[in-house]
Amino acid sequence: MSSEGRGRPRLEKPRRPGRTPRDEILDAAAELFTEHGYANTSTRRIADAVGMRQASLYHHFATKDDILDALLAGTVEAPLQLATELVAEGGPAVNQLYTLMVSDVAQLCRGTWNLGALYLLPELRVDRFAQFRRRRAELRERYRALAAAVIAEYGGPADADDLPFRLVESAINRRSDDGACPPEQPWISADGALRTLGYDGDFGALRAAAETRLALHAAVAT
Amino acid sequence: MSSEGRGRPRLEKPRRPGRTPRDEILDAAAELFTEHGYANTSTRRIADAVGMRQASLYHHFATKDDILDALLAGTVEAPLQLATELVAEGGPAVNQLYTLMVSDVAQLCRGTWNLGALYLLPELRVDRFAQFRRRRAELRERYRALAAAVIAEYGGPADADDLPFRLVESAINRRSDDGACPPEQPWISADGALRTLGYDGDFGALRAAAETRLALHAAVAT
DNA sequence: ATTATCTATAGATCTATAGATAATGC
DNA sequence: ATTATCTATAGATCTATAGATAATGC
Repeated sequence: MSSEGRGRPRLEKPRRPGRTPRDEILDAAAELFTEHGYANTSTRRIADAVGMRQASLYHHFATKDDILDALLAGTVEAPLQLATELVAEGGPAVNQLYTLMVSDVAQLCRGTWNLGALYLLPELRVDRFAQFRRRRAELRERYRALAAAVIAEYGGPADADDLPFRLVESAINRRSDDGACPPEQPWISADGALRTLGYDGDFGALRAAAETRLALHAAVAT
Repeated sequence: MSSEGRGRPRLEKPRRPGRTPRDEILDAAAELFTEHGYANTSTRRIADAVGMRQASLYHHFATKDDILDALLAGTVEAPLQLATELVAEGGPAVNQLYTLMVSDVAQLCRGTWNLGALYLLPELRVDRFAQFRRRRAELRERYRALAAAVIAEYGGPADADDLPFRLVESAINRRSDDGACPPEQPWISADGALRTLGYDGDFGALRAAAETRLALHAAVAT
Protein backbone atom coordinates (compact mmCIF):
# COMPACT_ATOMS: atom_id res chain seq x y z
CA MET A 1 0.00 0.00 0.00
CA SER A 2 2.95 2.32 0.56
CA SER A 3 4.07 4.42 -2.38
CA GLU A 4 7.73 4.14 -1.29
CA GLY A 5 10.02 3.41 -4.18
CA ARG A 6 7.30 2.44 -6.65
CA GLY A 7 7.42 3.53 -10.24
CA ARG A 8 10.24 4.96 -12.29
CA PRO A 9 12.61 7.04 -10.16
CA ARG A 10 12.73 10.82 -10.48
CA LEU A 11 15.70 12.44 -12.14
CA GLU A 12 15.98 14.91 -9.25
CA LYS A 13 15.89 14.48 -5.49
CA PRO A 14 12.69 15.44 -3.69
CA ARG A 15 13.08 18.89 -2.15
CA ARG A 16 9.59 19.56 -0.84
CA PRO A 17 7.94 18.56 2.45
CA GLY A 18 5.17 15.99 2.12
CA ARG A 19 4.85 12.25 2.52
CA THR A 20 3.51 11.68 -0.98
CA PRO A 21 4.20 13.25 -4.39
CA ARG A 22 0.69 14.70 -4.16
CA ASP A 23 1.62 16.58 -0.98
CA GLU A 24 4.87 17.78 -2.51
CA ILE A 25 2.93 19.19 -5.46
CA LEU A 26 0.39 20.88 -3.17
CA ASP A 27 3.16 22.46 -1.12
CA ALA A 28 4.91 23.86 -4.19
CA ALA A 29 1.64 25.06 -5.70
CA ALA A 30 0.64 26.75 -2.43
CA GLU A 31 3.87 28.74 -2.44
CA LEU A 32 3.69 29.72 -6.10
CA PHE A 33 -0.06 30.47 -6.22
CA THR A 34 0.09 32.68 -3.14
CA GLU A 35 3.27 34.47 -4.23
CA HIS A 36 2.68 34.95 -7.96
CA GLY A 37 -0.99 34.15 -8.49
CA TYR A 38 -2.71 31.24 -10.16
CA ALA A 39 -2.68 32.25 -13.81
CA ASN A 40 0.94 33.38 -13.50
CA THR A 41 2.06 30.01 -12.18
CA SER A 42 2.61 27.49 -14.96
CA THR A 43 2.47 23.77 -14.41
CA ARG A 44 6.09 23.82 -15.55
CA ARG A 45 7.09 26.03 -12.63
CA ILE A 46 5.24 23.84 -10.17
CA ALA A 47 6.97 20.75 -11.53
CA ASP A 48 10.37 22.48 -11.37
CA ALA A 49 9.74 23.43 -7.75
CA VAL A 50 8.88 19.82 -6.93
CA GLY A 51 11.76 18.37 -8.93
CA MET A 52 9.80 16.42 -11.53
CA ARG A 53 8.84 16.85 -15.18
CA GLN A 54 5.85 18.98 -16.08
CA ALA A 55 3.88 16.08 -17.55
CA SER A 56 4.33 14.00 -14.39
CA LEU A 57 2.02 16.33 -12.47
CA TYR A 58 -0.85 14.91 -14.50
CA HIS A 59 -0.42 11.52 -12.95
CA HIS A 60 -1.60 13.09 -9.65
CA PHE A 61 -4.02 15.79 -10.83
CA ALA A 62 -6.21 15.71 -13.92
CA THR A 63 -6.06 19.47 -14.47
CA LYS A 64 -4.36 22.53 -13.04
CA ASP A 65 -7.71 23.65 -11.60
CA ASP A 66 -7.81 20.46 -9.53
CA ILE A 67 -4.62 21.50 -7.77
CA LEU A 68 -6.13 24.83 -6.72
CA ASP A 69 -9.34 23.10 -5.73
CA ALA A 70 -7.45 20.67 -3.49
CA LEU A 71 -5.78 23.61 -1.74
CA LEU A 72 -9.07 25.41 -1.20
CA ALA A 73 -10.95 22.34 -0.02
CA GLY A 74 -10.90 22.06 3.71
CA THR A 75 -9.70 25.59 4.46
CA VAL A 76 -13.30 26.74 4.70
CA GLU A 77 -14.79 23.46 5.94
CA ALA A 78 -13.12 23.54 9.35
CA PRO A 79 -14.51 26.97 10.36
CA LEU A 80 -17.99 26.03 9.09
CA GLN A 81 -17.88 22.83 11.13
CA LEU A 82 -16.74 24.73 14.20
CA ALA A 83 -19.51 27.31 13.75
CA THR A 84 -22.10 24.54 13.66
CA GLU A 85 -20.70 22.94 16.79
CA LEU A 86 -20.52 26.20 18.70
CA VAL A 87 -24.12 27.11 17.90
CA ALA A 88 -25.25 23.60 18.90
CA GLU A 89 -23.40 23.85 22.19
CA GLY A 90 -25.28 27.05 23.02
CA GLY A 91 -24.13 29.67 25.49
CA PRO A 92 -23.86 33.42 24.97
CA ALA A 93 -23.58 34.54 21.33
CA VAL A 94 -20.62 36.72 22.25
CA ASN A 95 -18.68 33.64 23.36
CA GLN A 96 -19.61 31.70 20.26
CA LEU A 97 -18.52 34.50 17.94
CA TYR A 98 -15.32 35.17 19.85
CA THR A 99 -14.24 31.54 19.81
CA LEU A 100 -15.00 31.22 16.11
CA MET A 101 -12.99 34.33 15.25
CA VAL A 102 -9.98 33.31 17.31
CA SER A 103 -9.89 29.86 15.75
CA ASP A 104 -10.34 31.24 12.26
CA VAL A 105 -7.62 33.89 12.51
CA ALA A 106 -5.26 31.36 14.07
CA GLN A 107 -5.85 29.06 11.10
CA LEU A 108 -5.23 31.88 8.61
CA CYS A 109 -1.96 32.76 10.36
CA ARG A 110 -0.82 29.15 10.68
CA GLY A 111 1.01 27.10 8.08
CA THR A 112 4.01 27.87 5.91
CA TRP A 113 2.07 29.54 3.10
CA ASN A 114 -0.62 32.21 3.31
CA LEU A 115 -3.35 29.94 1.95
CA GLY A 116 -6.06 32.46 2.80
CA ALA A 117 -4.67 34.63 0.01
CA LEU A 118 -6.11 32.08 -2.41
CA TYR A 119 -9.62 33.20 -1.37
CA LEU A 120 -8.94 36.57 -2.93
CA LEU A 121 -7.78 35.34 -6.34
CA PRO A 122 -10.02 36.68 -9.13
CA GLU A 123 -9.67 33.29 -10.79
CA LEU A 124 -12.17 31.85 -8.29
CA ARG A 125 -14.99 33.74 -9.97
CA VAL A 126 -15.42 31.07 -12.64
CA ASP A 127 -18.02 28.30 -12.38
CA ARG A 128 -15.42 25.70 -11.53
CA PHE A 129 -15.11 27.16 -8.03
CA ALA A 130 -18.76 28.02 -7.40
CA GLN A 131 -18.95 25.35 -4.69
CA PHE A 132 -16.10 26.93 -2.76
CA ARG A 133 -17.58 30.42 -3.09
CA ARG A 134 -20.91 29.14 -1.80
CA ARG A 135 -19.32 27.58 1.28
CA ARG A 136 -17.44 30.77 2.02
CA ALA A 137 -20.67 32.78 1.67
CA GLU A 138 -22.29 30.40 4.18
CA LEU A 139 -19.51 31.05 6.65
CA ARG A 140 -20.01 34.77 6.16
CA GLU A 141 -23.71 34.37 7.00
CA ARG A 142 -22.84 32.50 10.18
CA TYR A 143 -20.65 35.40 11.20
CA ARG A 144 -23.39 37.84 10.36
CA ALA A 145 -26.01 36.01 12.43
CA LEU A 146 -23.75 35.78 15.48
CA ALA A 147 -22.74 39.41 15.09
CA ALA A 148 -26.38 40.50 14.91
CA ALA A 149 -27.09 38.65 18.16
CA VAL A 150 -24.18 40.40 19.89
CA ILE A 151 -25.29 43.78 18.55
CA ALA A 152 -28.82 43.21 19.85
CA GLU A 153 -27.52 42.21 23.27
CA TYR A 154 -25.09 45.08 23.71
CA GLY A 155 -26.93 47.83 21.87
CA GLY A 156 -24.34 48.20 19.11
CA PRO A 157 -24.86 49.58 15.60
CA ALA A 158 -27.08 47.29 13.49
CA ASP A 159 -25.15 47.87 10.26
CA ALA A 160 -21.85 46.66 11.74
CA ASP A 161 -22.80 43.00 11.36
CA ASP A 162 -20.41 42.35 8.45
CA LEU A 163 -17.36 43.81 10.18
CA PRO A 164 -16.28 40.76 12.25
CA PHE A 165 -16.04 38.59 9.13
CA ARG A 166 -14.04 41.32 7.41
CA LEU A 167 -11.66 41.78 10.31
CA VAL A 168 -11.02 38.04 10.36
CA GLU A 169 -10.29 38.07 6.63
CA SER A 170 -7.94 41.00 7.03
CA ALA A 171 -5.45 38.75 8.81
CA ILE A 172 -4.73 37.51 5.28
CA ASN A 173 -3.85 41.03 4.13
CA ARG A 174 -1.66 41.70 7.11
CA ARG A 175 0.21 38.46 6.64
CA SER A 176 0.59 39.23 2.97
CA ASP A 177 1.98 42.73 3.68
CA ASP A 178 4.27 41.80 6.59
CA GLY A 179 5.14 38.21 5.74
CA ALA A 180 3.67 36.99 9.03
CA CYS A 181 1.05 37.69 11.70
CA PRO A 182 2.11 38.77 15.17
CA PRO A 183 1.47 35.89 17.62
CA GLU A 184 -1.31 37.89 19.27
CA GLN A 185 -3.19 38.39 15.99
CA PRO A 186 -6.15 36.11 16.87
CA TRP A 187 -6.85 38.13 20.01
CA ILE A 188 -6.20 41.47 18.32
CA SER A 189 -8.70 40.68 15.57
CA ALA A 190 -11.32 39.11 17.82
CA ASP A 191 -11.19 41.87 20.45
CA GLY A 192 -11.41 44.54 17.75
CA ALA A 193 -14.33 42.82 16.07
CA LEU A 194 -16.36 42.68 19.29
CA ARG A 195 -15.66 46.34 19.93
CA THR A 196 -17.11 47.22 16.52
CA LEU A 197 -20.34 45.56 17.74
CA GLY A 198 -20.55 47.75 20.82
CA TYR A 199 -19.26 45.08 23.21
CA ASP A 200 -17.09 46.40 25.99
CA GLY A 201 -17.06 43.65 28.62
CA ASP A 202 -14.37 41.37 30.04
CA PHE A 203 -12.05 40.29 27.20
CA GLY A 204 -9.95 38.23 29.63
CA ALA A 205 -12.89 35.99 30.46
CA LEU A 206 -13.76 35.56 26.79
CA ARG A 207 -10.17 34.62 26.03
CA ALA A 208 -10.06 32.05 28.82
CA ALA A 209 -13.31 30.47 27.65
CA ALA A 210 -12.13 30.35 24.03
CA GLU A 211 -8.80 28.79 24.99
CA THR A 212 -10.60 26.10 26.94
CA ARG A 213 -13.02 25.34 24.14
CA LEU A 214 -10.38 25.24 21.45
CA ALA A 215 -7.87 23.23 23.46
CA LEU A 216 -10.61 20.62 24.08
CA HIS A 217 -11.19 20.48 20.38
CA ALA A 218 -7.41 20.12 19.92
CA ALA A 219 -7.76 22.40 16.94
CA VAL A 220 -6.29 25.83 17.62
CA ALA A 221 -4.52 28.13 20.09
CA THR A 222 -1.58 30.35 19.20
CA MET B 1 -5.22 69.17 -30.92
CA SER B 2 -8.43 67.16 -30.73
CA SER B 3 -8.18 63.47 -31.50
CA GLU B 4 -11.61 63.51 -33.15
CA GLY B 5 -11.62 61.65 -36.41
CA ARG B 6 -7.84 61.44 -36.79
CA GLY B 7 -6.16 58.35 -38.08
CA ARG B 8 -7.58 55.33 -39.82
CA PRO B 9 -11.16 54.60 -38.68
CA ARG B 10 -11.95 51.60 -36.51
CA LEU B 11 -13.75 48.65 -37.99
CA GLU B 12 -16.16 48.64 -35.05
CA LYS B 13 -18.08 51.38 -33.29
CA PRO B 14 -16.76 52.56 -29.93
CA ARG B 15 -18.73 50.93 -27.13
CA ARG B 16 -16.85 52.11 -24.06
CA PRO B 17 -17.15 55.33 -22.07
CA GLY B 18 -14.17 57.65 -22.33
CA ARG B 19 -13.28 60.73 -24.34
CA THR B 20 -10.13 59.22 -25.80
CA PRO B 21 -9.12 55.74 -26.97
CA ARG B 22 -6.80 55.66 -23.97
CA ASP B 23 -9.74 56.10 -21.61
CA GLU B 24 -11.76 53.46 -23.47
CA ILE B 25 -8.89 51.01 -23.03
CA LEU B 26 -8.53 51.82 -19.33
CA ASP B 27 -12.26 51.32 -18.77
CA ALA B 28 -12.25 47.93 -20.49
CA ALA B 29 -9.08 46.85 -18.69
CA ALA B 30 -10.51 47.92 -15.32
CA GLU B 31 -13.53 45.71 -15.86
CA LEU B 32 -11.58 42.70 -17.07
CA PHE B 33 -8.70 42.95 -14.57
CA THR B 34 -11.05 43.26 -11.60
CA GLU B 35 -13.39 40.49 -12.82
CA HIS B 36 -10.93 37.92 -14.16
CA GLY B 37 -7.53 39.03 -12.89
CA TYR B 38 -4.55 40.49 -14.69
CA ALA B 39 -2.77 37.42 -15.98
CA ASN B 40 -6.08 35.94 -17.12
CA THR B 41 -6.93 38.99 -19.19
CA SER B 42 -5.21 38.94 -22.57
CA THR B 43 -4.57 42.05 -24.58
CA ARG B 44 -6.81 40.43 -27.17
CA ARG B 45 -9.75 40.45 -24.75
CA ILE B 46 -9.17 44.06 -23.83
CA ALA B 47 -9.07 45.04 -27.49
CA ASP B 48 -12.26 43.06 -28.18
CA ALA B 49 -14.00 44.83 -25.32
CA VAL B 50 -12.95 48.19 -26.71
CA GLY B 51 -13.78 47.30 -30.29
CA MET B 52 -10.33 47.53 -31.82
CA ARG B 53 -7.61 45.13 -32.95
CA GLN B 54 -5.20 43.69 -30.39
CA ALA B 55 -2.16 45.35 -31.92
CA SER B 56 -3.80 48.78 -31.85
CA LEU B 57 -3.57 48.85 -28.06
CA TYR B 58 0.17 49.26 -28.43
CA HIS B 59 -0.24 52.64 -30.03
CA HIS B 60 -1.51 53.88 -26.62
CA PHE B 61 0.44 51.72 -24.16
CA ALA B 62 3.93 50.32 -24.63
CA THR B 63 3.25 47.18 -22.60
CA LYS B 64 0.38 45.45 -20.84
CA ASP B 65 2.00 46.33 -17.49
CA ASP B 66 1.66 50.01 -18.38
CA ILE B 67 -2.11 49.62 -18.57
CA LEU B 68 -2.28 48.21 -15.04
CA ASP B 69 0.11 50.86 -13.82
CA ALA B 70 -2.08 53.62 -15.23
CA LEU B 71 -5.07 52.18 -13.37
CA LEU B 72 -3.17 51.98 -10.09
CA ALA B 73 -1.62 55.42 -10.39
CA GLY B 74 -3.68 57.99 -8.59
CA THR B 75 -5.88 55.61 -6.61
CA VAL B 76 -3.41 55.76 -3.74
CA GLU B 77 -2.18 59.29 -4.33
CA ALA B 78 -5.44 61.03 -3.40
CA PRO B 79 -5.69 59.46 0.10
CA LEU B 80 -2.00 60.17 0.76
CA GLN B 81 -2.49 63.78 -0.25
CA LEU B 82 -5.56 64.08 1.97
CA ALA B 83 -3.70 62.54 4.92
CA THR B 84 -0.94 65.14 4.55
CA GLU B 85 -3.45 67.97 4.40
CA LEU B 86 -5.42 66.76 7.41
CA VAL B 87 -2.32 66.41 9.57
CA ALA B 88 -1.17 69.88 8.50
CA GLU B 89 -4.55 71.35 9.38
CA GLY B 90 -4.24 69.98 12.91
CA GLY B 91 -7.15 69.34 15.22
CA PRO B 92 -7.95 66.18 17.19
CA ALA B 93 -6.39 62.98 15.81
CA VAL B 94 -9.77 61.28 16.04
CA ASN B 95 -11.22 63.80 13.58
CA GLN B 96 -8.29 63.47 11.21
CA LEU B 97 -8.50 59.69 11.18
CA TYR B 98 -12.27 59.65 10.82
CA THR B 99 -12.27 62.04 7.87
CA LEU B 100 -9.51 60.11 6.12
CA MET B 101 -11.35 56.80 6.52
CA VAL B 102 -14.67 58.16 5.28
CA SER B 103 -13.05 59.68 2.22
CA ASP B 104 -11.06 56.55 1.48
CA VAL B 105 -13.97 54.13 1.78
CA ALA B 106 -16.13 56.43 -0.32
CA GLN B 107 -13.46 56.37 -3.03
CA LEU B 108 -13.21 52.58 -2.91
CA CYS B 109 -17.00 52.29 -3.25
CA ARG B 110 -17.25 54.87 -6.02
CA GLY B 111 -16.77 54.30 -9.73
CA THR B 112 -18.11 51.66 -12.06
CA TRP B 113 -15.40 49.10 -11.40
CA ASN B 114 -13.99 47.89 -8.10
CA LEU B 115 -10.53 49.33 -8.74
CA GLY B 116 -9.43 48.65 -5.16
CA ALA B 117 -9.48 44.94 -6.04
CA LEU B 118 -6.39 45.61 -8.14
CA TYR B 119 -4.44 46.28 -4.92
CA LEU B 120 -4.88 42.65 -3.99
CA LEU B 121 -3.60 41.11 -7.22
CA PRO B 122 -0.57 38.87 -6.59
CA GLU B 123 0.88 40.23 -9.83
CA LEU B 124 1.78 43.46 -8.02
CA ARG B 125 4.53 41.66 -6.12
CA VAL B 126 6.98 42.04 -8.99
CA ASP B 127 9.55 44.84 -9.18
CA ARG B 128 7.61 46.69 -11.83
CA PHE B 129 5.05 47.75 -9.22
CA ALA B 130 7.40 48.39 -6.28
CA GLN B 131 6.64 52.11 -6.43
CA PHE B 132 2.93 51.52 -6.00
CA ARG B 133 3.48 49.10 -3.12
CA ARG B 134 5.71 51.63 -1.40
CA ARG B 135 3.10 54.37 -1.65
CA ARG B 136 0.44 52.06 -0.27
CA ALA B 137 2.73 51.12 2.63
CA GLU B 138 3.17 54.82 3.34
CA LEU B 139 -0.57 55.28 3.52
CA ARG B 140 -0.78 52.34 5.92
CA GLU B 141 1.79 54.03 8.17
CA ARG B 142 -0.25 57.23 8.17
CA TYR B 143 -3.24 55.25 9.35
CA ARG B 144 -1.14 53.54 11.99
CA ALA B 145 0.20 56.82 13.39
CA LEU B 146 -3.25 58.40 13.59
CA ALA B 147 -4.70 55.24 15.14
CA ALA B 148 -1.94 55.18 17.76
CA ALA B 149 -2.77 58.77 18.71
CA VAL B 150 -6.46 57.90 19.12
CA ILE B 151 -5.61 54.82 21.19
CA ALA B 152 -3.41 56.89 23.48
CA GLU B 153 -6.11 59.49 23.94
CA TYR B 154 -8.97 57.09 24.64
CA GLY B 155 -7.11 54.33 26.44
CA GLY B 156 -7.71 51.71 23.77
CA PRO B 157 -5.65 48.56 23.06
CA ALA B 158 -2.19 49.43 21.72
CA ASP B 159 -2.02 46.51 19.30
CA ALA B 160 -5.20 47.56 17.46
CA ASP B 161 -3.38 50.24 15.46
CA ASP B 162 -3.49 48.31 12.16
CA LEU B 163 -7.23 47.63 12.30
CA PRO B 164 -8.53 50.92 10.85
CA PHE B 165 -6.47 50.50 7.69
CA ARG B 166 -7.74 46.92 7.39
CA LEU B 167 -11.36 47.88 7.89
CA VAL B 168 -11.04 50.50 5.18
CA GLU B 169 -9.52 47.94 2.81
CA SER B 170 -12.30 45.49 3.57
CA ALA B 171 -14.76 47.69 1.69
CA ILE B 172 -13.06 46.19 -1.37
CA ASN B 173 -13.93 42.68 -0.23
CA ARG B 174 -17.50 43.57 0.55
CA ARG B 175 -17.97 45.22 -2.82
CA SER B 176 -16.38 42.22 -4.47
CA ASP B 177 -18.71 39.79 -2.67
CA ASP B 178 -21.93 41.78 -2.99
CA GLY B 179 -21.31 43.68 -6.21
CA ALA B 180 -21.73 47.01 -4.41
CA CYS B 181 -21.30 48.81 -1.10
CA PRO B 182 -24.33 49.98 0.84
CA PRO B 183 -24.53 53.80 0.67
CA GLU B 184 -23.72 54.03 4.38
CA GLN B 185 -20.49 52.02 4.01
CA PRO B 186 -18.11 54.94 4.68
CA TRP B 187 -19.79 55.62 8.03
CA ILE B 188 -20.13 51.93 8.89
CA SER B 189 -16.42 51.34 8.33
CA ALA B 190 -15.23 54.54 10.00
CA ASP B 191 -17.45 54.15 13.08
CA GLY B 192 -16.38 50.52 13.47
CA ALA B 193 -12.72 51.39 13.11
CA LEU B 194 -12.88 54.03 15.87
CA ARG B 195 -14.64 51.56 18.14
CA THR B 196 -11.77 49.08 17.70
CA LEU B 197 -9.52 51.83 19.09
CA GLY B 198 -11.59 52.23 22.24
CA TYR B 199 -13.32 55.43 21.10
CA ASP B 200 -16.92 55.71 22.21
CA GLY B 201 -17.77 59.40 21.82
CA ASP B 202 -20.17 61.33 19.62
CA PHE B 203 -20.19 59.80 16.14
CA GLY B 204 -22.71 62.35 14.93
CA ALA B 205 -20.35 65.23 15.62
CA LEU B 206 -17.49 63.41 13.85
CA ARG B 207 -19.70 62.80 10.86
CA ALA B 208 -20.75 66.43 10.65
CA ALA B 209 -17.14 67.60 10.84
CA ALA B 210 -16.03 65.09 8.18
CA GLU B 211 -18.85 66.10 5.84
CA THR B 212 -17.89 69.74 6.16
CA ARG B 213 -14.22 69.09 5.55
CA LEU B 214 -14.80 66.82 2.57
CA ALA B 215 -17.44 69.01 0.99
CA LEU B 216 -15.00 71.94 1.18
CA HIS B 217 -12.46 69.77 -0.56
CA ALA B 218 -15.13 68.88 -3.12
CA ALA B 219 -13.79 65.34 -3.04
CA VAL B 220 -16.17 62.94 -1.33
CA ALA B 221 -19.53 62.46 0.42
CA THR B 222 -21.89 59.58 -0.31
C1' DA C 1 1.35 -6.40 -13.72
C1' DT C 2 1.30 -2.12 -11.72
C1' DT C 3 3.05 2.15 -10.81
C1' DA C 4 5.32 6.71 -11.27
C1' DT C 5 7.99 8.66 -13.78
C1' DC C 6 10.15 10.05 -18.36
C1' DT C 7 10.46 12.13 -23.47
C1' DA C 8 8.14 14.26 -27.12
C1' DT C 9 4.73 16.96 -29.03
C1' DA C 10 0.06 18.79 -30.68
C1' DG C 11 -2.61 22.64 -30.63
C1' DA C 12 -3.82 26.74 -28.55
C1' DT C 13 -2.68 30.44 -26.82
C1' DC C 14 -0.25 35.24 -25.80
C1' DT C 15 2.75 39.66 -26.16
C1' DA C 16 4.90 42.62 -28.98
C1' DT C 17 6.79 44.21 -33.52
C1' DA C 18 6.87 45.34 -38.65
C1' DG C 19 4.93 47.47 -42.06
C1' DA C 20 0.63 48.82 -44.83
C1' DT C 21 -3.47 51.81 -45.02
C1' DA C 22 -7.13 55.26 -44.47
C1' DA C 23 -8.35 59.09 -42.31
C1' DT C 24 -7.34 64.45 -41.17
C1' DG C 25 -4.26 68.72 -41.00
C1' DC C 26 -1.33 71.97 -43.30
C1' DA D 1 2.93 64.86 -42.86
C1' DT D 2 0.87 62.99 -39.03
C1' DT D 3 -2.03 60.04 -36.80
C1' DA D 4 -4.64 55.87 -35.39
C1' DT D 5 -5.81 52.20 -36.97
C1' DC D 6 -5.29 47.76 -39.70
C1' DT D 7 -3.16 42.88 -41.25
C1' DA D 8 0.24 39.55 -40.52
C1' DT D 9 3.42 37.18 -37.91
C1' DA D 10 7.65 35.89 -35.01
C1' DG D 11 8.87 33.70 -31.02
C1' DA D 12 7.72 32.29 -26.64
C1' DT D 13 5.01 30.39 -24.01
C1' DC D 14 1.35 27.01 -21.81
C1' DT D 15 -1.88 22.81 -20.86
C1' DA D 16 -2.73 18.35 -21.63
C1' DT D 17 -2.09 13.84 -24.09
C1' DA D 18 0.44 9.70 -26.12
C1' DG D 19 3.39 6.38 -25.49
C1' DA D 20 8.05 4.62 -23.70
C1' DT D 21 10.71 3.23 -19.59
C1' DA D 22 12.50 1.90 -15.05
C1' DA D 23 11.41 0.75 -10.76
C1' DT D 24 8.68 -2.67 -7.32
C1' DG D 25 5.12 -6.41 -6.24
C1' DC D 26 3.25 -10.91 -7.01
